[in-house]
Amino acid sequence: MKEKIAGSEWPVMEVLWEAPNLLASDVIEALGDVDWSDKTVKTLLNRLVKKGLIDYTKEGKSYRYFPLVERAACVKEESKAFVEKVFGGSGAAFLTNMIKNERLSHEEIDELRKLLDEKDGQ
Amino acid sequence: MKEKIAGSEWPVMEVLWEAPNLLASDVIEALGDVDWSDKTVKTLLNRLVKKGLIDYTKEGKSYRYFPLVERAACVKEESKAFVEKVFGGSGAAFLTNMIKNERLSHEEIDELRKLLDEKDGQ
DNA sequence: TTAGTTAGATTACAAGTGTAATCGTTTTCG
DNA sequence: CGAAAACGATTACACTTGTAATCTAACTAA
Repeated sequence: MKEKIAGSEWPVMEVLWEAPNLLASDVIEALGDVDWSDKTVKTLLNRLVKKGLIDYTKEGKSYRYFPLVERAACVKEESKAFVEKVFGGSGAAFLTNMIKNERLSHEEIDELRKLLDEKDGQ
Repeated sequence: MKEKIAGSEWPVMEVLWEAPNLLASDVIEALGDVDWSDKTVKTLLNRLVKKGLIDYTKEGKSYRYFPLVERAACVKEESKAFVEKVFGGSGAAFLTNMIKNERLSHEEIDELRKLLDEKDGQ
């Protein structure tokens, strides 16, 4: 079982999922809006490597980082843990709650309905 | 803004939401399946009091604990933080993903469809 | 060649968490 | 009465996380 992605590690993973094989400096740049010290980003990269969630290839004196785990899988795991914690594992209960609380546009609602239809057909 | 409910504190909150005004011993009993030391449960109760998430009334030498925050509100907050972290804040993206991944029964799907219809009507 | 820059490695450090154990006091059972 | 039980209060303690700073080796520009 892979280790968990910590809160502040998520944005870093997102960057690498979006564009694998970045130098630390690229990652730092891509995270410009997050307003962290470059040191912080490097710490996070290190931790992710230690956790076995990303790895790198050497390029001269620097590294190119890439993810070792798929976003979809991580999202799934996180979602599961979350639903487990807050809804006792009932995905349906969770969906119900979300739908009730979320602000959704007509289009979004339509999309979701379609998804449900497809699912029902299976 | 209230403080965050930590992972191991959730089950305790659940118990108190389910049945407010329990003695520590009741909470411990209700958490039988979790297999924690009674000391652990007491620690969690203390922390929740300190966080202002629960309070108690004295009864002889013991306390009766009750929640100060509503489950619905906490669930909402947690959900929001979660969607923020994993889906960049897009509730729709999250719902899409969940529906795709969850195993849902016909009935559940039907329920959700109804919910969407209602929502659309608003 | 030497000082500044740059990359990664190592170290820092407090707050939060998971998971209890110990202490002190009161109550109760024998 | 005296020991055990039951409560809450206090203390423990390692691990994770957020958020860097410092160290060291290499490279680069003057």
